[in-house]
Amino acid sequence: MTTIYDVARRSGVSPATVSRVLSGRRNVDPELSKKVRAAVAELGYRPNGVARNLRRASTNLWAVVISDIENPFFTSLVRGLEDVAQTAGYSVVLCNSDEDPDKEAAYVSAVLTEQMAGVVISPSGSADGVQQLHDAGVPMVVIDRHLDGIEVDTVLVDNEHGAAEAVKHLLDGGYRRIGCITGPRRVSTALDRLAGYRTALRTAGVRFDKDLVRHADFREAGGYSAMESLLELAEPPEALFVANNLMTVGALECLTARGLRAPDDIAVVGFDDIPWADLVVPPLSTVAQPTYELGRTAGQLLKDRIGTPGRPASMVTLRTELHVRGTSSPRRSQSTA
Amino acid sequence: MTTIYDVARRSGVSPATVSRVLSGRRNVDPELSKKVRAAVAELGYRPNGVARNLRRASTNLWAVVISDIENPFFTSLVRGLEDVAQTAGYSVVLCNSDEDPDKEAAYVSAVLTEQMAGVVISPSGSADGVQQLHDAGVPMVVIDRHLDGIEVDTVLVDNEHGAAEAVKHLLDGGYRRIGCITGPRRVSTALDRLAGYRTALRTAGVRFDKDLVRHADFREAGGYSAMESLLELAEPPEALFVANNLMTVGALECLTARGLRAPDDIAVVGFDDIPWADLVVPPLSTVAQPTYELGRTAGQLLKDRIGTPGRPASMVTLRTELHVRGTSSPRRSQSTA
DNA sequence: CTGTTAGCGCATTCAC
DNA sequence: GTGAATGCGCTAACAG
Repeated sequence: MTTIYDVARRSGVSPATVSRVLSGRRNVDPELSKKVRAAVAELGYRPNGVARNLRRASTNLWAVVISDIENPFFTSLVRGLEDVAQTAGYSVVLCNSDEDPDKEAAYVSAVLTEQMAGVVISPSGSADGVQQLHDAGVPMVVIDRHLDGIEVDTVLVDNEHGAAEAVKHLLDGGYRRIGCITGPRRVSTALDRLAGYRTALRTAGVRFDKDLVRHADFREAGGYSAMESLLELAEPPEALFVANNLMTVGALECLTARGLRAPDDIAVVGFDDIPWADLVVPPLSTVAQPTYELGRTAGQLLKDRIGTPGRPASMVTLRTELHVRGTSSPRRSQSTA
Repeated sequence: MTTIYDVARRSGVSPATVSRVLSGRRNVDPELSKKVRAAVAELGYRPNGVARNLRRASTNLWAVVISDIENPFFTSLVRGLEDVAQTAGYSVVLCNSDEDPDKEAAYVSAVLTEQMAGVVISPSGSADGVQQLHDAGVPMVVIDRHLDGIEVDTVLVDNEHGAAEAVKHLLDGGYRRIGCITGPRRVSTALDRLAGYRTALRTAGVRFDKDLVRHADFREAGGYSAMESLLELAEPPEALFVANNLMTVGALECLTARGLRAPDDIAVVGFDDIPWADLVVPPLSTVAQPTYELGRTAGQLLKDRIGTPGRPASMVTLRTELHVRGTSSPRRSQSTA
């Protein structure tokens, strides 16, 4: 391996000068600089990043800890983050926690031992990992879910408002008996979206009926069985609000399997888009989140946090957007209330 | 920061012994080992991975260089890779090349300077990056596309066969005038799938008509405009084979926009599944690739390559699977040939 | 089985 | 504006 010493010898300067030329952080005689660059080219020298990392006591890696890259929500988010990272000279390390606290802890540990420069994390339930990173002073942005009691930069969407808007839309369509499939109780987004559901009902003067609510696991299978369970009710719901994309798909698949269709048999609105929601027939109504933008914003915040460690934590809330498509068409039997 | 020396002092042994205890690579007196572990716990010591990397002259990072994580094909592949990496103690660095040789080169450079332990790459056209990594002796697996003339582990699917099967299926359905939207000429998968299309036509004794072929960019917009262009023909095709998932979506969207439907107006089979292809109505016929498995296999090969650098390069070909769904139903006007 | 020693490659003092 | 010297924290020789 050719080192900075080889370059120094070849160009007749000291290693320190080579370092200065290459980092460009200090004035160097243009004459020497030219010689150094020539030597670098001749030798095909490439700085050793690992040595630099050790010396500088930090790397140019960002970790993104999410539950599953196969969920299009996270995919797009990661894409937004990576674009910022790339521009700022960082690389993104992908960490699938699968909502498993142990896996999350393993990645948090890796962040610490590998001295990564920053973390973007969607915490899986417990706050332990975030707390540990916070205590260690690792620059961090929490995304998608909020953690109370820890001063940390956070990027969210207006979950409660978005959910309420979706449910209001169903109410406006003449539906009264509206079911809700939401996520696990330990995840803030599940709770916030459920809260929005309740808010919309209350505002419309419709009684909340807990028999119409299911907590599932934010996965396809969970949505499927929650749907099954709702259909088994003596009086199944006329409409349904589902709190994330994968569960919506599961619910729709359950309907298809039973020969039922949205919106004729049951109207459906899902939180978070799925790719090509308009190719589904009828097209799926959704509360769209600005997923790419979430990642981009998180990246920006992380960059700022690294640049200015002392500044107070900020909380950014992005707006969702209700996309009314076919699965939530108004009732035909009975006009709007 | 607490170092290995602090632990050594605290437990009354040498730093070397601490290192041995922690790496577990060497026998150490259980008594001392216990003392060391106690000291580690008391001090909250955490090894410095960067220093270890410098000393060992290698990291535990794998780079995965793909064109776009937002394409579900790559998403799933990355997921498979990450699962293997995680198990083997590696972390995956995500590198979106966007089919841009400059971006790819930048990531290749990062792999080299950061001394990453291995690379999984889907080369974007040119072989320069792969050649450079190969020359530098970086363990590597090429995925999805083949590069001739470089001895390198490769994981592919049977592109030509899969495409031929799809087109044969259309021919069996009574379609004769079959169009093809494939990818850029510099990408092997585009060529191989086009070759499969021609093979199937030849086998069935149907004349190849180059006016029915379009080369697009493997993206949604490309599929859309290629579809437009095919529809402008004096005699548009009765059926269509599209060589990747995003272009298939684009083509379908073009059809929808013009009030046309598959398979009534034009039958469609796409290469590579899209998520929830069965929620599209009618459900989309596809040549499904084992995407997760591709990533898993690549990970396995990379692990083996790192373990046994000398062994000859292997080429693994996985099978595709034709999923016949609604968009490719047989012609109604005219029976099977 | 354990301790001493050296050095991975670089960036940063500190003198000049 | 430049060079010499030092040490980041660890592990691998080597000697005992």
